[in-house]
Amino acid sequence: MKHDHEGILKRVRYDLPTDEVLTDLSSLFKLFGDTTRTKILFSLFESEMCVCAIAELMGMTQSAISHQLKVLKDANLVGFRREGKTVYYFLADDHVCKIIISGFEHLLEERK
Amino acid sequence: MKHDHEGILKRVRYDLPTDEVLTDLSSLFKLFGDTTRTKILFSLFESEMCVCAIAELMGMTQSAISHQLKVLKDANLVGFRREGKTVYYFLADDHVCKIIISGFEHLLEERK
DNA sequence: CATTCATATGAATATCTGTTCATATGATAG
DNA sequence: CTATCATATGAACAGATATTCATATGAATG
Repeated sequence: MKHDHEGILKRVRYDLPTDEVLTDLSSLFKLFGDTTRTKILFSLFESEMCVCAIAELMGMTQSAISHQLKVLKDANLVGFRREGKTVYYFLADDHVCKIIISGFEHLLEERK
Repeated sequence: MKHDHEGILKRVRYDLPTDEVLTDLSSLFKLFGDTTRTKILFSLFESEMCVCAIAELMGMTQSAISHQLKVLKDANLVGFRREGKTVYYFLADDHVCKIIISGFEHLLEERK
């Protein structure tokens, strides 16, 4: 690191969010960084669903889905309501949609 | 999976993107799902930078940064230009910004 | 052309992550 | 209260991922 770039560093450091914010941000994106979770979120985009419906839709174990729903729930990306034995999950708010859509638009752009 | 939900499944299946698209989408988000990469992208948001400046900024090895830049480069999130011995990296397009910002807005909302 | 600087890359390692399996919880029906 | 259905959860395992270390490449300089 012999050549100088203190000027730039100073400016960038000034504008850079805190490590805490950056960590939170990447933790958020990490949630979308798994096909199973993305697919779950996309499904809920359309309609609330019970755990076993999601499992059937995705051709996966109820357990696997349940684990992932826990992850999404802990991050407040989904909510749920109980109806008898069945638990229905739904998208918590439409920021989720916006984030996914912003990624989607990038993909579409890439493919032009 | 004893109770019925074929109606919902049919509808959701119809609207769900293909597995290929879902995989691409989560691969994209996975790129933002790491603090080091998010921080790099944020830095470049402000200004193009050479590898060793980024390394210094982040208090990390040149090698570690270089590996991550390769990941971002392979995904076309960053571009680079060479100037003598130095290589400058910059954001490839502003979809990157939009994606990060959409995540950012979610965080801000969460903290209200 | 030998040396130095800036960056890239391959292999190894340690950590993290997602799924599976077995089992637990919690609700309803009989 | 027992059986069954729907879901949750803990432990274990396999695969993915990020960093480190050593080394390679490639450009400029004398």
